[in-house]
Amino acid sequence: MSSDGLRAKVLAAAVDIIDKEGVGSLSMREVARRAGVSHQAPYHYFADRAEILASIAQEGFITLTERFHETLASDREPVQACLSAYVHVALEFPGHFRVMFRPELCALELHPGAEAAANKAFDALFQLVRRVAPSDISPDDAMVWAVTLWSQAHGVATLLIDGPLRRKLPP
Amino acid sequence: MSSDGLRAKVLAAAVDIIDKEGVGSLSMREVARRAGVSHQAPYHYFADRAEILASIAQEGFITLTERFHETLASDREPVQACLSAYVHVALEFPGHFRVMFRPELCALELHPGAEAAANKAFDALFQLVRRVAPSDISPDDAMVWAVTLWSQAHGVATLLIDGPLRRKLPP
DNA sequence: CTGTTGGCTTGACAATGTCAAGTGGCGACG
DNA sequence: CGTCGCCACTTGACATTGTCAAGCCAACAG
Repeated sequence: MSSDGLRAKVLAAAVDIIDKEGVGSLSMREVARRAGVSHQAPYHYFADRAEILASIAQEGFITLTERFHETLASDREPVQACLSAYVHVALEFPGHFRVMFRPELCALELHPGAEAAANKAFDALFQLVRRVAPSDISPDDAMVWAVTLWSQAHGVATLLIDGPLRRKLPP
Repeated sequence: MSSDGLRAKVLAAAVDIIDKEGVGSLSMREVARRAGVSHQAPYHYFADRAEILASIAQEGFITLTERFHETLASDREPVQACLSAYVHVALEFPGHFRVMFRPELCALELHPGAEAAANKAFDALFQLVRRVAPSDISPDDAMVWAVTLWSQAHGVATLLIDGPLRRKLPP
């Protein structure tokens, strides 16, 4: 079982820790313990804690991008669908979500893969905005719309995960 | 000498470490070593690293507030004088300055003293703006001015401390 | 069969945070 | 005057963590 490589097991263990104990309790050794390997094994795939976190963030951004693209492909009202997609990702993968937007933890600019994934997610959202907006909108204005949309989604998602809305079902 | 309490000595040691080795090398034990006391002594004054950092930030905001008030009391052109005050504080106390605006390090909201000091600093700047602006300006607009001013000062100061302007004298 | 290489293990070490107990000076109080 | 308690600080021990160095072993090439 889990004939998958060790890399995936390490990532899964890390997400598990973040979910249950919080990101503060994430150490290389703990992650190795949960993955059932020696304390040095994770270093074959990740230089340090930050690289694990960056990879988790990258996974998260990739999923988010997929959901955005599904939204684009569907015939739902795009803005509503996008907000919903964002919130669903946050609720399904809280461990990922908590890491994705904390630069001090995963330093996106130092991990090109993660940064690229983040950019793709934003591109998808931008595309979505261009589709729903009047066709003569300027790129700058579209950007503003996209950022606004993202902020709204982020606010709701954050409140749902950690804030006082936790106890209610997603709308 | 330094008949001052241990608390001050610990803070001084911490600032020294931040100046010379960077904030990453700041540990309770190292700070104790430099202060010439046992490894547990600092815990009588600070619960942890974050509390030391918060106190340093607080000191920084207090000095900044003082400088703003001096500026208010002087007859220099207020905006220029304020920018200059900000930059001077950053250059005189880089160790403090590097900590003041990094919430992930000192978590202002968890340290009421530091947060209050930060608010006072902003109030001083706000007062200064109200004086220099047309007297019929709305509070909201004054706020925008103050934030803009702060941002400008911050940008310059940051570039001077860490960026490519380091090698030039303050104007 | 032999050599090498990659993926993982093992062992040791210094540093750190943390718990628990100890020390010594000093003012309050009988 | 004594002694009692408290405060600021020390001392010692321990588990954890990151890190360096070496070792193991299956797979594979020659």
